[in-house]
This record gives sequence, structure tokens and C-alpha cells, in this order.
Amino acid sequence: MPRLVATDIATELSKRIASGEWTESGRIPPERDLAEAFGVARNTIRRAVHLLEADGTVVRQVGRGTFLADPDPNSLASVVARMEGTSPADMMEIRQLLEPAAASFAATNASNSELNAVREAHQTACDSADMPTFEHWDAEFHHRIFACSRNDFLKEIHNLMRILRNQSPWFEMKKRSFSEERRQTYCREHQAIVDALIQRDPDSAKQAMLVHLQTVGYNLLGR
Amino acid sequence: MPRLVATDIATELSKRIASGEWTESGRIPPERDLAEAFGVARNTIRRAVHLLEADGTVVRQVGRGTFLADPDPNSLASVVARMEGTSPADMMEIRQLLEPAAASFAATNASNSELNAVREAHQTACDSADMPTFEHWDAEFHHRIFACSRNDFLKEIHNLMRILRNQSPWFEMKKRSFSEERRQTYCREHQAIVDALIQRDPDSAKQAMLVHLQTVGYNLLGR
DNA sequence: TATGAATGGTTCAAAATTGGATCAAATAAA
DNA sequence: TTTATTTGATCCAATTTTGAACCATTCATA
Repeated sequence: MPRLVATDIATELSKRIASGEWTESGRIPPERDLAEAFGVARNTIRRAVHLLEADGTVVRQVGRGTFLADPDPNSLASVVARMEGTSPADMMEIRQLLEPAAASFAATNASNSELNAVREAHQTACDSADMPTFEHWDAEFHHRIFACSRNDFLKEIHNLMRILRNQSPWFEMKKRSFSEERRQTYCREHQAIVDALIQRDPDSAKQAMLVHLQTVGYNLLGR
Repeated sequence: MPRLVATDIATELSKRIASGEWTESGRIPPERDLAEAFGVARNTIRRAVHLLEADGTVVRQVGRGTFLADPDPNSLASVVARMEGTSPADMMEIRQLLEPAAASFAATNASNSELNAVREAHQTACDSADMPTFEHWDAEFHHRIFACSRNDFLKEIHNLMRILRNQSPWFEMKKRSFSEERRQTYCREHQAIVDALIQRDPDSAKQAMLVHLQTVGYNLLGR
């Protein structure tokens, strides 16, 4: 047994943690159990665990236990958690990437009845009397275009973006910055998209959607 | 009895619910019964069920019981769940949309050291002796390009896609269909991407990435 | 309609679990 | 020998679990 049993135990624990021994529960055994398992006094375990704590490998909580500090950054949960901090600019950039593509796909793949549903959402939005109603049908318009893109994954990414936007405080900002003039602009731009879709022209649909999203981006981000 | 009994019971209950144990009645047993079944105090069961309630997994009603909640199709959880069923073709279509854009962004936004990291991953992949090593560095190559696209949301979408691919059985298929010839093709195509990035040419980078992903798509989907 | 059983909601105190801290004695290393 | 490490023990503080009692609501049944 070399010198400093504690450091040896610390590296052993590190190895086990790295090998995923306790990733499932996210928690390592109580010090008293570890002491028994390693056949060593509890104080020694405490010293070893203290090293891991100093590393940032592990976090201790009185009365609860010792926990792995960084939950697997490659788990679905952490990815989604990080997505919740997405900035408006980053989100807009991706929207401008995906939605024109969705419009293009829709022009090619949508059934006539699906296109009618898109036009219907557009029409209802234009005819709506108050802002909340407009915003609902505006969102529905975009949603229905994704719905007929015939790519389920793309559709779900859009759902994801919608949820993230609705969760974010900066979405409220957008609502407040709304005006009747902007509403009319959006209606005109939506009309252009609908026209391109009905003409089954993917490139025009893509272009019209991009133009619209640039307007939305400008209104939202001021650039 | 293990530690943190309440959370353990919560995950156990989650598993049973997911496996459809109580879907026909839509109702889980009374707390007092669960307490007896798990050999634990009722308060502990209450804590566990409270976690499920917070998840939205379950709804409680005084005097009636605890019921399975109608899954909200617009919750993050259900969106992610639906994403897990993404087809290879749909996934590939989106990759061919996003990764060329990421490469384009990278050509514009990356620092020189980030580009070096990309080149390094490419080099290591080319030099790797066995297939698992190659695949690791291949993945790292793509990841690092997203990392310097300077759009965090895009980066996380890529992480999401990576996780979904790794979870899916059809990903194994791809691994089996690998050959030395393909590996060399990928190396050449990666080289073209690296060259375009270092020349800071967004359009070439985008184009080179698209070409590469068309190869990957062809190998994966056979069309 | 009235009653009682079943069920979740609430509260409380005692016991158990777990990390935090300290100290003196034993042991190993220099 | 001197110094540092480990041990073994004890007590403290935070948290969880337990066990019990009582309340409020729902629902079936007398």
C-alpha cells in the first residue's frame, strides 16, 4: 500500500465514476458504506471524497449524500435544458434556415386539402379582429406549413422551437412590439407564401418564407 | 431499503406507467396500497407520487384517486418522445439542411484555433487504425464544425440528432455497412470541407459538406 | 337523502440516514 | 526522532423516512 491511501482511493473513485458506475442514480454510496467497502476508516474516505469535491467531480449535501457534479452533458435532458437558454438571435437564424426549407418541401409534398388548411389559417389570421386571435392563427399558419412538409422530424423541431419561444420571456417582448401596421405586413407576406404554395413552386415558397422571416427577425431583433 | 427511497419509487412507478401497467384503468393504486406494496410509509409514497405529479405524469383527485394524465402533445417530453421515432430518411434530410449551413457559418465565424481543432479531428480520423476510432473522430469532426458555427441552438440540435441516431437501431446498420473504401471516401470529402473552412469560403464549405452528406445518405439509405 | 367507506391532503414528532467537524491514539514515512 | 497519515470515536446539523392522527372530498349504498 503506497503512501496516501486517501489519494489512491480518490483516483479509484474517479475511475469508477468515469466508467459510469453511478451515473444511473447520479449518486455515490454514503461515506460510511464506502469506508466499509474499501476496508478503511471513514475519515480517510472523507479525505478522498474531499479531493473529488475539490476537482468538481462530486458535490456533497448534508443529510442527502454525495452526488456526481456534472450530469451527463450528452443526455437528452441536458441538451433540452441547454436549449431553453437559446437566444432570440440564434433561434431566428435557425428559423430562417428551416422554415424556408419547410415551405419548399410543402410546395412539393402537400396535398390540396393540406394547402387549403394553410390558406384557411392565413385567411382567418387576416380576418381576425384582435391581436391574440391573429397571433394564434399566425402560429397555426406556420405550423400547418410544417405539417405538410412531410418530414416528421422537421415538424417536431418546429414544435420544439415553438415551445422554447413560448417559454422564453423575450417572446412577450415580441407581443408587446406588435402593431396594426406590422399585422398587415405579415398578412401580405403570408399571402405571397400561400400563392407560391398553391402554384406548387418550391423556390418561390422558400424565397417568400425567407422574406417573411427576415421581416419577423427585423421586428424582433431590430436588425 | 436503498437511500432516497422516494425518488427510487418515483422512477420505478414511472417505469411501470410507461410499460402500460395501469393504462387500462387509467388509474394507479391508492397511496395506502402502494405504501404496503413497496413496504414503505405512506408519506414516502406521497412524496414519490408528488414527483410524478410535478412531471405531469399523473393527476391526483381528492376522494377519487391518482390518475394517469393525458399526455400533452405540446410538452417538451412528448415532442422528444416523438423525435425518437424519427426515420433515417427524415433525419438525413434535416442533416443535409443544417450541416452545410453550419459549415458555412463556421467558415465565417470560427477562430483559427477552432479550425485547427476541426482539422485535427479530421487528421486523427484519417490516421486511425481501426473502425471504432475512426467513427469516434468522424463524429468529433462534425461536432467541432457545429461548435464553431457560433450558434448555440444549432449546436444543440446537432447534439440532439447525434443522441437520436445513437439510440436508434438503424444506426447499427450503418456501422455494419462500413468499409475501408468508404472510409477513404469520407476522408477525401472531409479534406475538402477543411480546405474550404481554412480558405474562409462559406459557399465552398457549405457545398463540400452537402456533397459529403449526400455520400453518407447514399451509403445509409441506398439512394 | 343520509351514511359510511375509500381516498387524497395536511400536520407533527420521533427515528434513521448522511455529511461536517474535532480530537486523541496508533502507524507509517522521512 | 520527527512528521504526516490513518484510525477510531464522538457529537453536530441537515435531510429523509416513518408512523400516526385528523381533515376534506367523492361515491356507492342503505
